[in-house]
Amino acid sequence: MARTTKAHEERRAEFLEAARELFYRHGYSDTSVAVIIDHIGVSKGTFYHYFESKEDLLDQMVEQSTSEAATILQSILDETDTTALDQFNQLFRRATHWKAEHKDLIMMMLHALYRDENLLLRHKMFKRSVAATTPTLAEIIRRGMAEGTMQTRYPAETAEWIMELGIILNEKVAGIILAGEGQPETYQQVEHWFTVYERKVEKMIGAKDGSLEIFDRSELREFLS
Amino acid sequence: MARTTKAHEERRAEFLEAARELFYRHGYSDTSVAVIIDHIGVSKGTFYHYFESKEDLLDQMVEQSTSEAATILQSILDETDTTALDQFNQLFRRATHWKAEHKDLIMMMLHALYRDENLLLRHKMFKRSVAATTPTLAEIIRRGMAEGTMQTRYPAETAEWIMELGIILNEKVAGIILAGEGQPETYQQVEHWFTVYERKVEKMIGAKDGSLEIFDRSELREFLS
DNA sequence: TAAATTAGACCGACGGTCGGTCTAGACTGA
DNA sequence: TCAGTCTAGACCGACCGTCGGTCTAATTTA
Repeated sequence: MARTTKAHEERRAEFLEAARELFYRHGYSDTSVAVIIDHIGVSKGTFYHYFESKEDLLDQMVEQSTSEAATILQSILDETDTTALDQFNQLFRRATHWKAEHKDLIMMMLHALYRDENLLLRHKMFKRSVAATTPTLAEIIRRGMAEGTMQTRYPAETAEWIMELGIILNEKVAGIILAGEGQPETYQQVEHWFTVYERKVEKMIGAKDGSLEIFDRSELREFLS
Repeated sequence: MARTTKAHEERRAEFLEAARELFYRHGYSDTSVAVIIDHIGVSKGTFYHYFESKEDLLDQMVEQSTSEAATILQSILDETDTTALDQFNQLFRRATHWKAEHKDLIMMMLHALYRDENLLLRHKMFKRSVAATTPTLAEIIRRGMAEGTMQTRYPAETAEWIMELGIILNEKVAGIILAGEGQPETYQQVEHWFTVYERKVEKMIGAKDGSLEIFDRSELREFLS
């Protein structure tokens, strides 16, 4: 095999990119180390020179992905200067907006990730993103309390629960979409669960009924068409 | 190997029992098919005569375990004839009580299950037990609404989320216990999260503040000593 | 030339397959 | 009634391909 030598970081990035591509497309356990090294034309030895194990690669990939997302999220908050309630809405709407913009990627991930073989990948991604997002969300809730629009004794814990519930919502919605792809009633079901989530979150942060509108219905409808 | 033949159900039960024993003790992925068949003194061929795959065995074991638990839970409700609020409390307290009674088993499972290698086992158990418990819980909530002590627009969905949050609480608590085994502050942390859960659930089912007392503190304290 | 990097043969463990054996009990006919 | 026959299906274990991971030697770099 022709030898190509690259700077350490460059090669590492190559592995990370390949991992993202292949894990997202075919799943973690269905992507063997052999496939990964073939994909970038490199040997086993090289792989284990850069990573301790296959799971180590997964961990680093997850770390990269989530920290990128967290940075984007934070920057959204930095540039918007409104009420806490508004920021709360923004946070979720932007996430949905991003998903709508990357529909193809999202649909691909949906098919690949929501199978038992990819539990580990999903679990790691979700745990990391909850951990990355919670402090930001908690801060917003505290501001909301100061502004008098929110009310809870446990802002930090509430933030965490909200994110965890959001992940469960995601799994729920993924299940619905995968089960009845293209069917007309899919939108109704999805919208229903989103609504329930909205109302529950309101209760959890002690906000007024109807003060949250986390999801853009029209965007959702378009996504599911 | 000496050949011993048994009736189908008997042999199947043997496999299921071995699976429970070994999966709980050493975890799913750390228990090879070879270990299972050695444990009951039978050949590979026999295993695959009874089960399609290793995962099939897991599924059947989970099914058995959770359906047993669901039956017990239902019988608790049948024999108690009180208010919905009371039954709601009972449901959780009995579960905690059972855990306290089987402390050794629980601690063993805690160590074995709450590692990434056992995600699949945990995931399957939890999904099944949420599915099995949700209808019962939803019924209680509806009764509570009729009695005027609870208030929500989505009883079924609320029931489901309460269970899901309960599982997340479990994971949280498991993490705390495993991290600081025997340390004095462990109880404080655990009790804190239980309390937060209680208050959140109250909000979710629209019950009066303080009307729920899902966990027996003294039992909890004893468990953690 | 020492250190970093890479190639790829090699390893043991794993889940799973397959051709065939063995046995309990149902069925036969005298 | 009972020895002989037959059959379903319980059971065996050698074998297979794949996998994650290791190791040594070769090559490149500084």
